[in-house]
Amino acid sequence: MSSNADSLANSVWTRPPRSRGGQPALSRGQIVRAAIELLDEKGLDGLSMRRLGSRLAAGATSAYWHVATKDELLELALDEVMGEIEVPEAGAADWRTAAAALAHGLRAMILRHPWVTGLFGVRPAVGPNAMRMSDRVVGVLTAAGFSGMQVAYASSLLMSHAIGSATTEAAWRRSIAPSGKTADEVVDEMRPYIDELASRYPNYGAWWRENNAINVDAMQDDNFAFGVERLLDGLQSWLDRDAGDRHDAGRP
Amino acid sequence: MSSNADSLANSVWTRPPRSRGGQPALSRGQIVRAAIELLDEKGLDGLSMRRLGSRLAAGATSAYWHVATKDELLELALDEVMGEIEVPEAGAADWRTAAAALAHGLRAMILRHPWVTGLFGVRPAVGPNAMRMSDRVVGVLTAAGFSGMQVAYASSLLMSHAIGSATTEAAWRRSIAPSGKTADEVVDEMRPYIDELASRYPNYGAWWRENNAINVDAMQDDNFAFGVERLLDGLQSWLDRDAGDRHDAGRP
DNA sequence: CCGTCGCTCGTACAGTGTTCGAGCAACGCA
DNA sequence: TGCGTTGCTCGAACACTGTACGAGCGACGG
Repeated sequence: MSSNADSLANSVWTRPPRSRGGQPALSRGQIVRAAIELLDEKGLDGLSMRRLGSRLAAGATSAYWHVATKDELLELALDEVMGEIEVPEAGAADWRTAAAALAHGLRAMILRHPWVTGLFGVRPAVGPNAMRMSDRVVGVLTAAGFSGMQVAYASSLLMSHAIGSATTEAAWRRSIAPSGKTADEVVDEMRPYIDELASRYPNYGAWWRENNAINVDAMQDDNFAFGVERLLDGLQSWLDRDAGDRHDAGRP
Repeated sequence: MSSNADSLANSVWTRPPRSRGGQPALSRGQIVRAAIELLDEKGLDGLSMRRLGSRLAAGATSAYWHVATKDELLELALDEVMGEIEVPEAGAADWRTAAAALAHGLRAMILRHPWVTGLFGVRPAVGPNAMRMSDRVVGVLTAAGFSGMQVAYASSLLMSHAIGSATTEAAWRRSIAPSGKTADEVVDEMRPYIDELASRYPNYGAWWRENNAINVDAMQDDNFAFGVERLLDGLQSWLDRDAGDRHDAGRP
């Protein structure tokens, strides 16, 4: 819930972790780490406060002293994994490779922790690690020559692509995971069904008849890389084209 | 649960006239529609099977005869709202405006039904309406000159941007919704907190000092539109550049 | 020695998704 | 006409969820 009016100003991030004197058998960091383990193993639905308690060899509700609510715990977990993403500092590499590194890093993190896809749409990611990442990106893009709102727009474009793409990918992986088969095996088994679909959707059908020999896993990587390159091309050409009159741009 | 996806396409979407046996006070379409209403009003957590039952003036578990599980109901709801997106047919407009229409339509749908952001990452959207949309996009992009895997990559790029962008946007809106204030009011109230943040993150801080007079709502629209244009520029230049040797492309 | 503080945890409550089976209305067939 | 079958609804029950509350415990300052 936490529906405080000043939602951002008094969220988890402004409140220091509680722990002082006694013998804190539990700490906030420890709880968050255990929660991430559970989430990685069993997904978003697999995390319950009771389960978390027993994994920590603690009572079912002990975590509630360190963390106000389960949502808040998820927010902390999200920011924690956000910290795994590395973005080069502004001057360390040319901006295209730095931006590409951000996109690929963000995607890789999401695929490592697929449960974050269920969190991105709920509360904005504004924890310290997310902020650190934003800061780096702003630095890189400013150094590249973007200015004003275009800095924000370009950074949002990069992250949106990574989030959207990896979300779709995660959904696909999750749907084949319980079968225990590889992606290619699953596609092979689905061929009759896909053929039937292709017969009902003309454009898709025509495409499928010429492109049904695919290596699914390699395709996912290529797909993402292709998107990143096109997107960087688009940003690059914007940079080249309007090098002079960028002041009132943004509303074409 | 592999859920036979032809279920919706068949007879359930038939109108009130009659289905078969007794007096079916409930139908699948009716259930899905009521679920969407509830989801729009109260969000993903606001939908419970009991609440759905009572909104339909039916028993708490009556829906379970028409729908195997709550997840399946959500899948149906997702595909239903997917049907709201319009994509022009292949020849109806030049490909850039058609592609832009898809992206904007998808974003608008997500902002109208923000709960879908919690669904995209869970199961792939492969219902009939999603397929119809994919089919249109494939048609548009093929006519534009893309071929082979690039058709799939380009379409995925468009949709990823819309999904990622709207997901982030939906999160932001949700975080300010309970306060009842406008986005700009919230930003104004958050200014001290943001200033404090800006002092701790150098690049972001420098940017913020020059760009703190923003109209948040207009910015969201511009942000998305900017991304779509950059992305289409990138695709366009790929189209122009490799007009001849596109056969083995995709792995640069 | 006592009080207080930091912290844990058992219990309880309202709510969840889903299963099961009893029950009812209408139909096809005898 | 009667009967069995089928399509559908729904109340009760089960195992589980997030969270509030308060009793209790160990360590510390006075």
